[in-house]
Amino acid sequence: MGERVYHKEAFDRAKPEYRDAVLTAGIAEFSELGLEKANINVIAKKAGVSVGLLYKYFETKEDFFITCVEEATKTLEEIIDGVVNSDDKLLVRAEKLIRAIQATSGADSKYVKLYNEITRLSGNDGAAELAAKVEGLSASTYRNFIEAARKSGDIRSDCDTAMFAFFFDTLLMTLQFSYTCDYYRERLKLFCGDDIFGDDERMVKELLKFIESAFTFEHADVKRLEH
Amino acid sequence: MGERVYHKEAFDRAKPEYRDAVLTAGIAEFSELGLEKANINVIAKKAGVSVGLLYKYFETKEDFFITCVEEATKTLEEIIDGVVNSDDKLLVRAEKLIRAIQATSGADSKYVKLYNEITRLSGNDGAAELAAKVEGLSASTYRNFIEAARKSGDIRSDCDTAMFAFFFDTLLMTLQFSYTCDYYRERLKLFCGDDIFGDDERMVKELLKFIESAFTFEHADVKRLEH
DNA sequence: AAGAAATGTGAGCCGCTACTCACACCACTA
DNA sequence: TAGTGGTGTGAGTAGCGGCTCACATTTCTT
Repeated sequence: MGERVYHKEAFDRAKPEYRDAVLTAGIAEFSELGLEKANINVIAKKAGVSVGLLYKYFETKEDFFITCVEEATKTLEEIIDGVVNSDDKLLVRAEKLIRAIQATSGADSKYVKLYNEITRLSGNDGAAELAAKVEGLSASTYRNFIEAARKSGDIRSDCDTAMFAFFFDTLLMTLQFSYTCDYYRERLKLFCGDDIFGDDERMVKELLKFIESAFTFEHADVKRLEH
Repeated sequence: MGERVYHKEAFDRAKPEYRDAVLTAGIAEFSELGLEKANINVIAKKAGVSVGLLYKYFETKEDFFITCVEEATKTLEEIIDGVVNSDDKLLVRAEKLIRAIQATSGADSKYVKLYNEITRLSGNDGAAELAAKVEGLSASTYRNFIEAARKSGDIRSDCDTAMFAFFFDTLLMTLQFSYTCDYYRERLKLFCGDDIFGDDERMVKELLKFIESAFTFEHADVKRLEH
Protein backbone atom coordinates (compact mmCIF):
# COMPACT_ATOMS: atom_id res chain seq x y z
CA MET A 1 0.00 0.00 0.00
CA GLY A 2 2.94 2.34 0.71
CA GLU A 3 2.85 4.62 -2.33
CA ARG A 4 5.91 3.26 -4.04
CA VAL A 5 7.85 5.82 -6.03
CA TYR A 6 9.01 4.70 -9.43
CA HIS A 7 11.85 7.13 -10.04
CA LYS A 8 15.09 8.02 -8.28
CA GLU A 9 15.61 11.36 -6.59
CA ALA A 10 17.80 12.53 -9.44
CA PHE A 11 14.71 12.63 -11.64
CA ASP A 12 13.06 15.17 -9.34
CA ARG A 13 16.11 17.39 -9.61
CA ALA A 14 16.48 16.96 -13.38
CA LYS A 15 16.32 19.96 -15.71
CA PRO A 16 12.74 20.35 -16.99
CA GLU A 17 13.93 20.03 -20.59
CA TYR A 18 15.49 16.65 -19.82
CA ARG A 19 12.48 15.55 -17.79
CA ASP A 20 10.12 16.41 -20.63
CA ALA A 21 12.30 15.00 -23.38
CA VAL A 22 12.67 11.71 -21.55
CA LEU A 23 8.98 11.39 -20.78
CA THR A 24 7.93 12.40 -24.30
CA ALA A 25 10.26 9.91 -25.94
CA GLY A 26 9.25 7.20 -23.47
CA ILE A 27 5.54 7.73 -23.97
CA ALA A 28 5.96 7.71 -27.75
CA GLU A 29 7.96 4.48 -27.84
CA PHE A 30 6.09 2.58 -25.16
CA SER A 31 2.70 3.46 -26.60
CA GLU A 32 3.73 2.38 -30.06
CA LEU A 33 5.76 -0.72 -29.25
CA GLY A 34 4.60 -1.80 -25.82
CA LEU A 35 6.64 -2.32 -22.68
CA GLU A 36 8.88 -5.15 -23.81
CA LYS A 37 9.42 -4.29 -27.46
CA ALA A 38 10.38 -0.70 -26.78
CA ASN A 39 14.14 -0.19 -26.67
CA ILE A 40 15.80 1.84 -23.92
CA ASN A 41 18.81 2.77 -26.03
CA VAL A 42 16.54 4.05 -28.78
CA ILE A 43 14.44 6.04 -26.33
CA ALA A 44 17.56 7.61 -24.85
CA LYS A 45 18.78 8.60 -28.30
CA LYS A 46 15.39 10.06 -29.26
CA ALA A 47 15.29 12.01 -26.02
CA GLY A 48 18.77 13.36 -26.73
CA VAL A 49 20.14 11.92 -23.53
CA SER A 50 22.61 9.17 -22.65
CA VAL A 51 21.51 5.75 -21.46
CA GLY A 52 23.57 6.28 -18.36
CA LEU A 53 21.55 9.33 -17.40
CA LEU A 54 18.29 7.47 -17.94
CA TYR A 55 19.52 4.94 -15.41
CA LYS A 56 20.37 7.74 -13.00
CA TYR A 57 16.70 8.67 -13.22
CA PHE A 58 15.17 5.18 -13.08
CA GLU A 59 16.18 1.90 -11.47
CA THR A 60 14.83 -0.30 -14.27
CA LYS A 61 13.02 -0.20 -17.57
CA GLU A 62 9.79 -1.17 -15.79
CA ASP A 63 10.04 1.75 -13.38
CA PHE A 64 10.58 4.10 -16.29
CA PHE A 65 7.58 2.61 -18.05
CA ILE A 66 5.33 3.12 -15.04
CA THR A 67 6.47 6.72 -14.70
CA CYS A 68 5.50 7.26 -18.34
CA VAL A 69 2.11 5.69 -17.68
CA GLU A 70 1.54 7.96 -14.70
CA GLU A 71 2.36 10.99 -16.81
CA ALA A 72 0.12 9.82 -19.64
CA THR A 73 -2.90 9.13 -17.46
CA LYS A 74 -2.42 12.45 -15.70
CA THR A 75 -2.61 14.17 -19.09
CA LEU A 76 -5.59 12.09 -20.15
CA GLU A 77 -7.46 12.88 -16.97
CA GLU A 78 -6.84 16.58 -17.49
CA ILE A 79 -8.18 16.42 -21.04
CA ILE A 80 -11.24 14.47 -20.02
CA ASP A 81 -11.99 16.27 -16.78
CA GLY A 82 -11.53 19.60 -18.47
CA VAL A 83 -14.64 19.21 -20.58
CA VAL A 84 -17.18 18.29 -17.93
CA ASN A 85 -18.69 20.88 -15.70
CA SER A 86 -19.62 19.75 -12.23
CA ASP A 87 -23.15 21.11 -12.65
CA ASP A 88 -23.84 19.05 -15.74
CA LYS A 89 -26.59 16.52 -15.65
CA LEU A 90 -25.61 12.91 -16.28
CA LEU A 91 -26.60 12.93 -19.94
CA VAL A 92 -24.90 16.21 -20.68
CA ARG A 93 -21.81 14.91 -18.98
CA ALA A 94 -21.98 11.70 -20.98
CA GLU A 95 -22.30 13.59 -24.24
CA LYS A 96 -19.36 15.81 -23.46
CA LEU A 97 -17.27 12.78 -22.52
CA ILE A 98 -18.15 10.94 -25.72
CA ARG A 99 -17.23 13.93 -27.83
CA ALA A 100 -14.01 14.45 -25.91
CA ILE A 101 -13.12 10.81 -26.50
CA GLN A 102 -13.77 11.13 -30.20
CA ALA A 103 -11.56 14.21 -30.31
CA THR A 104 -8.75 12.53 -28.35
CA SER A 105 -8.40 9.77 -30.90
CA GLY A 106 -6.20 11.93 -33.08
CA ALA A 107 -3.11 13.61 -31.72
CA ASP A 108 -3.43 12.34 -28.16
CA SER A 109 -3.91 8.72 -29.11
CA LYS A 110 -0.58 7.77 -27.57
CA TYR A 111 -1.92 8.41 -24.09
CA VAL A 112 -4.86 6.11 -24.67
CA LYS A 113 -2.62 3.43 -26.15
CA LEU A 114 -0.43 3.51 -23.08
CA TYR A 115 -3.51 3.27 -20.90
CA ASN A 116 -4.58 0.25 -22.92
CA GLU A 117 -1.14 -1.27 -22.44
CA ILE A 118 -1.36 -1.35 -18.65
CA THR A 119 -4.65 -3.16 -18.85
CA ARG A 120 -2.83 -6.46 -19.19
CA LEU A 121 -0.39 -6.11 -16.30
CA SER A 122 -0.66 -8.69 -13.58
CA GLY A 123 -0.08 -8.79 -9.84
CA ASN A 124 3.70 -8.85 -9.80
CA ASP A 125 3.85 -5.90 -12.20
CA GLY A 126 2.02 -3.78 -9.66
CA ALA A 127 -1.36 -3.99 -11.37
CA ALA A 128 -3.22 -3.24 -8.14
CA GLU A 129 -1.35 -0.06 -7.31
CA LEU A 130 -1.57 1.22 -10.85
CA ALA A 131 -5.26 0.44 -11.13
CA ALA A 132 -5.90 2.33 -7.92
CA LYS A 133 -3.97 5.34 -9.17
CA VAL A 134 -5.45 5.33 -12.67
CA GLU A 135 -9.06 4.33 -12.07
CA GLY A 136 -9.44 5.67 -8.55
CA LEU A 137 -10.41 9.17 -9.56
CA SER A 138 -13.06 8.31 -12.12
CA ALA A 139 -14.42 5.59 -9.87
CA SER A 140 -15.18 7.93 -7.01
CA THR A 141 -16.21 10.81 -9.27
CA TYR A 142 -18.73 8.71 -11.12
CA ARG A 143 -20.02 7.07 -7.97
CA ASN A 144 -20.55 10.36 -6.19
CA PHE A 145 -22.14 11.94 -9.17
CA ILE A 146 -24.55 9.12 -9.86
CA GLU A 147 -25.42 8.87 -6.18
CA ALA A 148 -26.29 12.57 -6.16
CA ALA A 149 -28.36 12.24 -9.33
CA ARG A 150 -30.19 9.31 -7.81
CA LYS A 151 -31.02 11.18 -4.63
CA SER A 152 -32.21 14.24 -6.49
CA GLY A 153 -34.48 12.11 -8.64
CA ASP A 154 -32.75 12.84 -11.93
CA ILE A 155 -32.26 9.15 -12.56
CA ARG A 156 -33.92 5.94 -11.41
CA SER A 157 -33.92 5.32 -7.68
CA ASP A 158 -33.60 1.54 -7.76
CA CYS A 159 -30.02 1.25 -8.95
CA ASP A 160 -26.83 0.21 -7.21
CA THR A 161 -24.75 3.35 -7.57
CA ALA A 162 -21.39 1.62 -7.56
CA MET A 163 -22.41 -0.93 -10.17
CA PHE A 164 -24.00 1.58 -12.47
CA ALA A 165 -20.92 3.78 -12.23
CA PHE A 166 -18.92 0.72 -13.21
CA PHE A 167 -21.09 0.06 -16.27
CA PHE A 168 -20.94 3.70 -17.25
CA ASP A 169 -17.17 3.74 -17.04
CA THR A 170 -16.94 0.43 -18.87
CA LEU A 171 -18.80 1.84 -21.87
CA LEU A 172 -16.70 4.98 -21.99
CA MET A 173 -13.36 3.26 -21.41
CA THR A 174 -14.03 0.76 -24.17
CA LEU A 175 -15.18 3.57 -26.42
CA GLN A 176 -11.85 5.25 -25.88
CA PHE A 177 -9.99 2.11 -26.89
CA SER A 178 -12.35 1.61 -29.83
CA TYR A 179 -11.32 4.94 -31.32
CA THR A 180 -7.57 4.49 -30.84
CA CYS A 181 -6.23 0.96 -30.34
CA ASP A 182 -5.92 -1.23 -33.42
CA TYR A 183 -7.62 -4.33 -32.12
CA TYR A 184 -10.54 -2.42 -30.63
CA ARG A 185 -10.90 -0.38 -33.79
CA GLU A 186 -11.24 -3.55 -35.83
CA ARG A 187 -13.76 -4.87 -33.37
CA LEU A 188 -15.88 -1.72 -33.65
CA LYS A 189 -15.70 -1.92 -37.44
CA LEU A 190 -16.86 -5.51 -37.33
CA PHE A 191 -19.93 -4.56 -35.35
CA CYS A 192 -20.82 -1.30 -37.02
CA GLY A 193 -19.06 -1.13 -40.37
CA ASP A 194 -16.12 0.94 -41.56
CA ASP A 195 -18.17 4.11 -41.83
CA ILE A 196 -18.56 4.39 -38.08
CA PHE A 197 -15.32 6.35 -37.89
CA GLY A 198 -16.72 8.88 -40.34
CA ASP A 199 -19.99 9.33 -38.50
CA ASP A 200 -19.35 10.56 -34.98
CA GLU A 201 -22.93 11.69 -34.56
CA ARG A 202 -24.23 8.17 -34.94
CA MET A 203 -22.15 7.01 -32.02
CA VAL A 204 -23.10 9.99 -29.87
CA LYS A 205 -26.79 9.53 -30.59
CA GLU A 206 -26.98 5.79 -30.04
CA LEU A 207 -24.74 5.58 -27.00
CA LEU A 208 -26.67 8.41 -25.35
CA LYS A 209 -29.91 6.62 -26.14
CA PHE A 210 -28.54 3.46 -24.55
CA ILE A 211 -27.25 5.20 -21.44
CA GLU A 212 -30.30 7.40 -21.05
CA SER A 213 -32.69 4.47 -20.94
CA ALA A 214 -30.42 2.41 -18.71
CA PHE A 215 -30.25 5.18 -16.15
CA THR A 216 -33.82 6.41 -16.36
CA PHE A 217 -36.27 3.55 -16.13
CA GLU A 218 -37.12 1.62 -13.06
CA HIS A 219 -37.92 -2.01 -12.91
CA ALA A 220 -41.56 -1.21 -12.13
CA ASP A 221 -41.90 0.24 -15.61
CA VAL A 222 -40.80 -3.02 -17.10
CA LYS A 223 -43.43 -4.95 -15.24
CA ARG A 224 -45.99 -2.47 -16.41
CA LEU A 225 -45.05 -3.04 -20.03
CA GLU A 226 -45.07 -6.79 -19.87
CA HIS A 227 -48.76 -7.38 -20.36
CA MET B 1 -7.62 -11.02 -46.51
CA GLY B 2 -6.27 -14.40 -47.64
CA GLU B 3 -6.85 -16.54 -44.51
CA ARG B 4 -3.24 -16.81 -43.50
CA VAL B 5 -2.35 -20.08 -41.80
CA TYR B 6 -0.15 -19.77 -38.75
CA HIS B 7 1.28 -23.28 -38.57
CA LYS B 8 3.33 -25.49 -40.87
CA GLU B 9 1.91 -28.64 -42.44
CA ALA B 10 3.81 -30.83 -40.01
CA PHE B 11 1.52 -29.56 -37.26
CA ASP B 12 -1.52 -30.94 -39.07
CA ARG B 13 0.13 -34.35 -39.25
CA ALA B 14 1.41 -34.30 -35.66
CA LYS B 15 0.32 -36.97 -33.19
CA PRO B 16 -2.70 -35.71 -31.24
CA GLU B 17 -0.82 -36.15 -27.94
CA TYR B 18 1.94 -33.83 -29.16
CA ARG B 19 -0.53 -31.38 -30.64
CA ASP B 20 -2.43 -31.17 -27.38
CA ALA B 21 0.65 -31.05 -25.17
CA VAL B 22 2.13 -28.23 -27.21
CA LEU B 23 -1.06 -26.19 -27.26
CA THR B 24 -1.74 -26.77 -23.56
CA ALA B 25 1.75 -25.71 -22.54
CA GLY B 26 1.64 -22.73 -24.90
CA ILE B 27 -1.70 -21.49 -23.65
CA ALA B 28 -0.58 -21.87 -20.05
CA GLU B 29 2.65 -19.94 -20.52
CA PHE B 30 1.39 -17.25 -22.87
CA SER B 31 -1.67 -16.52 -20.75
CA GLU B 32 0.40 -16.20 -17.60
CA LEU B 33 3.44 -14.36 -18.95
CA GLY B 34 2.26 -12.70 -22.15
CA LEU B 35 3.63 -13.03 -25.67
CA GLU B 36 7.10 -11.63 -25.14
CA LYS B 37 7.90 -12.81 -21.62
CA ALA B 38 6.93 -16.41 -22.30
CA ASN B 39 9.94 -18.59 -23.12
CA ILE B 40 9.87 -21.01 -26.03
CA ASN B 41 12.46 -23.35 -24.50
CA VAL B 42 10.46 -23.55 -21.29
CA ILE B 43 7.23 -24.22 -23.18
CA ALA B 44 8.90 -27.02 -25.14
CA LYS B 45 10.17 -28.59 -21.93
CA LYS B 46 6.75 -28.34 -20.26
CA ALA B 47 5.14 -29.89 -23.30
CA GLY B 48 7.65 -32.74 -23.20
CA VAL B 49 8.87 -31.94 -26.69
CA SER B 50 12.11 -30.64 -28.16
CA VAL B 51 12.50 -27.05 -29.31
CA GLY B 52 13.42 -28.36 -32.72
CA LEU B 53 10.09 -30.06 -33.09
CA LEU B 54 8.24 -26.92 -32.05
CA TYR B 55 9.98 -25.15 -34.89
CA LYS B 56 8.95 -27.93 -37.26
CA TYR B 57 5.39 -27.03 -36.30
CA PHE B 58 5.65 -23.22 -36.33
CA GLU B 59 7.73 -20.73 -38.28
CA THR B 60 8.11 -18.27 -35.41
CA LYS B 61 7.16 -17.66 -31.80
CA GLU B 62 4.47 -15.22 -32.97
CA ASP B 63 2.87 -17.82 -35.22
CA PHE B 64 2.81 -20.28 -32.36
CA PHE B 65 1.26 -17.64 -30.13
CA ILE B 66 -1.51 -16.91 -32.61
CA THR B 67 -2.26 -20.61 -32.97
CA CYS B 68 -2.64 -20.80 -29.19
CA VAL B 69 -4.96 -17.81 -29.26
CA GLU B 70 -7.09 -19.41 -31.94
CA GLU B 71 -7.38 -22.57 -29.89
CA ALA B 72 -8.21 -20.62 -26.73
CA THR B 73 -10.92 -18.51 -28.32
CA LYS B 74 -12.41 -21.59 -29.97
CA THR B 75 -12.69 -23.18 -26.54
CA LEU B 76 -14.09 -20.00 -25.03
CA GLU B 77 -16.69 -19.69 -27.74
CA GLU B 78 -17.78 -23.26 -27.17
CA ILE B 79 -18.17 -22.69 -23.45
CA ILE B 80 -20.10 -19.48 -23.95
CA ASP B 81 -22.23 -20.56 -26.90
CA GLY B 82 -23.03 -23.82 -25.17
CA VAL B 83 -25.10 -22.12 -22.50
CA VAL B 84 -27.38 -20.00 -24.65
CA ASN B 85 -30.33 -21.51 -26.41
CA SER B 86 -31.27 -19.93 -29.69
CA ASP B 87 -34.87 -19.51 -28.54
CA ASP B 88 -33.92 -17.52 -25.48
CA LYS B 89 -35.13 -13.99 -25.17
CA LEU B 90 -32.51 -11.28 -24.91
CA LEU B 91 -32.67 -11.00 -21.13
CA VAL B 92 -32.55 -14.74 -20.58
CA ARG B 93 -29.62 -14.94 -22.89
CA ALA B 94 -27.90 -12.11 -21.06
CA GLU B 95 -28.42 -13.78 -17.70
CA LYS B 96 -27.03 -17.08 -18.92
CA LEU B 97 -24.02 -15.30 -20.40
CA ILE B 98 -23.31 -13.42 -17.20
CA ARG B 99 -23.48 -16.60 -15.15
CA ALA B 100 -21.30 -18.47 -17.64
CA ILE B 101 -18.75 -15.68 -17.43
CA GLN B 102 -18.75 -15.85 -13.65
CA ALA B 103 -18.24 -19.61 -13.82
CA THR B 104 -15.41 -19.33 -16.36
CA SER B 105 -13.34 -17.15 -14.06
CA GLY B 106 -12.01 -20.21 -12.25
CA ALA B 107 -10.39 -23.07 -14.11
CA ASP B 108 -10.77 -21.62 -17.59
CA SER B 109 -9.33 -18.24 -16.73
CA LYS B 110 -6.30 -18.88 -18.93
CA TYR B 111 -8.43 -18.65 -22.05
CA VAL B 112 -9.80 -15.28 -21.02
CA LYS B 113 -6.33 -14.02 -20.14
CA LEU B 114 -5.07 -14.97 -23.58
CA TYR B 115 -8.04 -13.21 -25.10
CA ASN B 116 -7.18 -10.12 -23.09
CA GLU B 117 -3.59 -10.34 -24.30
CA ILE B 118 -4.49 -10.00 -27.99
CA THR B 119 -6.45 -6.89 -27.22
CA ARG B 120 -3.29 -4.82 -27.40
CA LEU B 121 -1.91 -6.13 -30.69
CA SER B 122 -1.47 -3.59 -33.43
CA GLY B 123 -1.64 -3.60 -37.19
CA ASN B 124 1.67 -5.25 -37.95
CA ASP B 125 0.90 -8.05 -35.51
CA GLY B 126 -2.17 -8.97 -37.55
CA ALA B 127 -4.67 -7.31 -35.22
CA ALA B 128 -7.25 -6.97 -37.99
CA GLU B 129 -7.26 -10.61 -39.02
CA LEU B 130 -7.36 -11.79 -35.44
CA ALA B 131 -10.14 -9.42 -34.50
CA ALA B 132 -12.19 -10.64 -37.44
CA LYS B 133 -11.65 -14.25 -36.43
CA VAL B 134 -12.27 -13.73 -32.72
CA GLU B 135 -15.03 -11.14 -32.67
CA GLY B 136 -16.67 -11.98 -35.97
CA LEU B 137 -18.93 -14.69 -34.64
CA SER B 138 -20.32 -12.82 -31.64
CA ALA B 139 -20.68 -9.67 -33.71
CA SER B 140 -22.99 -11.25 -36.26
CA THR B 141 -24.77 -13.44 -33.71
CA TYR B 142 -25.62 -10.49 -31.50
CA ARG B 143 -26.58 -8.28 -34.42
CA ASN B 144 -28.90 -10.87 -35.90
CA PHE B 145 -30.44 -11.68 -32.60
CA ILE B 146 -31.08 -8.10 -31.60
CA GLU B 147 -32.41 -7.29 -35.04
CA ALA B 148 -34.90 -10.17 -34.72
CA ALA B 149 -35.93 -9.07 -31.24
CA ARG B 150 -36.44 -5.56 -32.52
CA LYS B 151 -38.65 -6.65 -35.39
CA SER B 152 -40.73 -8.92 -33.19
CA GLY B 153 -41.31 -6.08 -30.75
CA ASP B 154 -39.47 -7.69 -27.82
CA ILE B 155 -37.23 -4.68 -27.48
CA ARG B 156 -37.40 -1.04 -28.43
CA SER B 157 -37.85 -0.30 -32.11
CA ASP B 158 -35.82 2.90 -32.27
CA CYS B 159 -32.36 1.43 -31.80
CA ASP B 160 -29.46 0.98 -34.17
CA THR B 161 -29.03 -2.79 -34.06
CA ALA B 162 -25.31 -2.81 -34.80
CA MET B 163 -24.52 -0.21 -32.17
CA PHE B 164 -26.62 -1.80 -29.49
CA ALA B 165 -25.00 -5.18 -30.22
CA PHE B 166 -21.68 -3.43 -29.78
CA PHE B 167 -22.66 -1.98 -26.40
CA PHE B 168 -24.02 -5.33 -25.29
CA ASP B 169 -20.80 -7.11 -26.24
CA THR B 170 -18.73 -4.37 -24.63
CA LEU B 171 -20.41 -4.89 -21.28
CA LEU B 172 -20.01 -8.66 -21.41
CA MET B 173 -16.45 -8.65 -22.71
CA THR B 174 -15.34 -6.26 -20.01
CA LEU B 175 -17.18 -8.32 -17.44
CA GLN B 176 -15.19 -11.33 -18.53
CA PHE B 177 -11.92 -9.44 -18.05
CA SER B 178 -13.18 -8.05 -14.74
CA TYR B 179 -13.52 -11.55 -13.32
CA THR B 180 -10.17 -12.88 -14.52
CA CYS B 181 -7.48 -10.35 -15.45
CA ASP B 182 -5.60 -8.71 -12.60
CA TYR B 183 -5.89 -5.12 -13.70
CA TYR B 184 -9.59 -5.36 -14.49
CA ARG B 185 -10.23 -7.18 -11.24
CA GLU B 186 -8.68 -4.31 -9.33
CA ARG B 187 -10.72 -1.85 -11.31
CA LEU B 188 -13.94 -3.66 -10.47
CA LYS B 189 -12.96 -3.75 -6.81
CA LEU B 190 -12.32 -0.03 -6.87
CA PHE B 191 -15.80 0.65 -8.15
CA CYS B 192 -17.76 -1.91 -6.18
CA GLY B 193 -15.65 -3.02 -3.25
CA ASP B 194 -13.85 -6.28 -2.55
CA ASP B 195 -17.04 -8.17 -1.73
CA ILE B 196 -18.22 -8.04 -5.32
CA PHE B 197 -16.38 -11.28 -6.04
CA GLY B 198 -18.26 -13.00 -3.27
CA ASP B 199 -21.67 -11.77 -4.39
CA ASP B 200 -22.35 -12.98 -7.90
CA GLU B 201 -26.06 -12.30 -7.58
CA ARG B 202 -25.50 -8.61 -7.10
CA MET B 203 -23.71 -8.41 -10.43
CA VAL B 204 -26.34 -10.49 -12.21
CA LYS B 205 -29.18 -8.41 -10.83
CA GLU B 206 -27.73 -4.98 -11.50
CA LEU B 207 -26.29 -5.69 -14.92
CA LEU B 208 -29.58 -7.22 -16.03
CA LYS B 209 -31.41 -4.19 -14.72
CA PHE B 210 -29.07 -1.94 -16.69
CA ILE B 211 -29.36 -3.94 -19.91
CA GLU B 212 -33.10 -4.45 -19.60
CA SER B 213 -33.83 -0.75 -19.38
CA ALA B 214 -31.34 0.14 -22.11
CA PHE B 215 -32.97 -2.27 -24.53
CA THR B 216 -36.58 -1.73 -23.57
CA PHE B 217 -37.42 1.92 -23.47
CA GLU B 218 -37.87 4.18 -26.40
CA HIS B 219 -36.92 7.78 -26.58
CA ALA B 220 -40.59 8.75 -26.61
CA ASP B 221 -40.89 7.46 -23.08
CA VAL B 222 -38.20 9.82 -21.97
CA LYS B 223 -39.96 12.80 -23.40
CA ARG B 224 -43.11 11.70 -21.68
CA LEU B 225 -41.38 11.58 -18.33
CA GLU B 226 -39.73 14.93 -18.62
CA HIS B 227 -42.62 17.12 -17.58
C1' DA C 1 40.85 27.43 -4.58
C1' DA C 2 40.24 22.85 -3.35
C1' DG C 3 37.52 19.22 -2.66
C1' DA C 4 33.15 16.91 -2.64
C1' DA C 5 29.04 15.74 -4.81
C1' DA C 6 26.12 15.61 -8.36
C1' DT C 7 25.37 15.45 -13.43
C1' DG C 8 26.31 13.47 -17.68
C1' DT C 9 28.59 10.22 -21.22
C1' DG C 10 28.52 6.02 -24.23
C1' DA C 11 31.38 2.01 -25.42
C1' DG C 12 30.88 -2.37 -24.21
C1' DC C 13 29.62 -6.31 -21.14
C1' DC C 14 26.96 -10.23 -20.48
C1' DG C 15 22.81 -12.77 -19.86
C1' DC C 16 19.20 -14.33 -22.14
C1' DT C 17 16.53 -16.67 -25.63
C1' DA C 18 14.65 -17.29 -30.42
C1' DC C 19 16.04 -20.15 -33.55
C1' DT C 20 19.37 -23.60 -36.26
C1' DC C 21 21.44 -27.70 -37.73
C1' DA C 22 23.81 -32.00 -37.88
C1' DC C 23 22.52 -36.05 -36.57
C1' DA C 24 19.58 -40.28 -35.08
C1' DC C 25 15.62 -42.80 -35.67
C1' DC C 26 11.61 -44.62 -37.97
C1' DA C 27 8.36 -46.00 -41.71
C1' DC C 28 7.71 -46.86 -46.17
C1' DT C 29 8.71 -48.34 -50.89
C1' DA C 30 10.96 -51.07 -54.38
C1' DT D 1 19.09 -53.60 -48.53
C1' DA D 2 19.45 -49.42 -50.14
C1' DG D 3 17.08 -45.15 -50.74
C1' DT D 4 13.73 -41.48 -49.60
C1' DG D 5 11.35 -38.55 -46.70
C1' DG D 6 9.33 -37.63 -42.60
C1' DT D 7 9.80 -37.24 -37.34
C1' DG D 8 12.34 -36.04 -33.38
C1' DT D 9 16.53 -34.33 -30.65
C1' DG D 10 19.00 -30.70 -27.90
C1' DA D 11 23.55 -28.65 -27.73
C1' DG D 12 24.92 -24.72 -29.66
C1' DT D 13 24.85 -20.06 -31.95
C1' DA D 14 24.10 -15.41 -32.81
C1' DG D 15 22.53 -11.17 -31.82
C1' DC D 16 19.80 -8.27 -29.22
C1' DG D 17 19.27 -5.08 -25.59
C1' DG D 18 19.12 -3.97 -20.49
C1' DC D 19 22.30 -2.19 -17.73
C1' DT D 20 27.13 -0.88 -15.85
C1' DC D 21 31.09 1.69 -14.95
C1' DA D 22 35.22 4.34 -15.56
C1' DC D 23 35.68 8.64 -16.72
C1' DA D 24 34.68 13.83 -17.85
C1' DT D 25 32.28 17.89 -16.66
C1' DT D 26 29.63 20.98 -14.01
C1' DT D 27 27.83 22.75 -9.62
C1' DC D 28 27.85 23.33 -4.70
C1' DT D 29 30.24 23.99 -0.35
C1' DT D 30 33.51 25.85 2.61
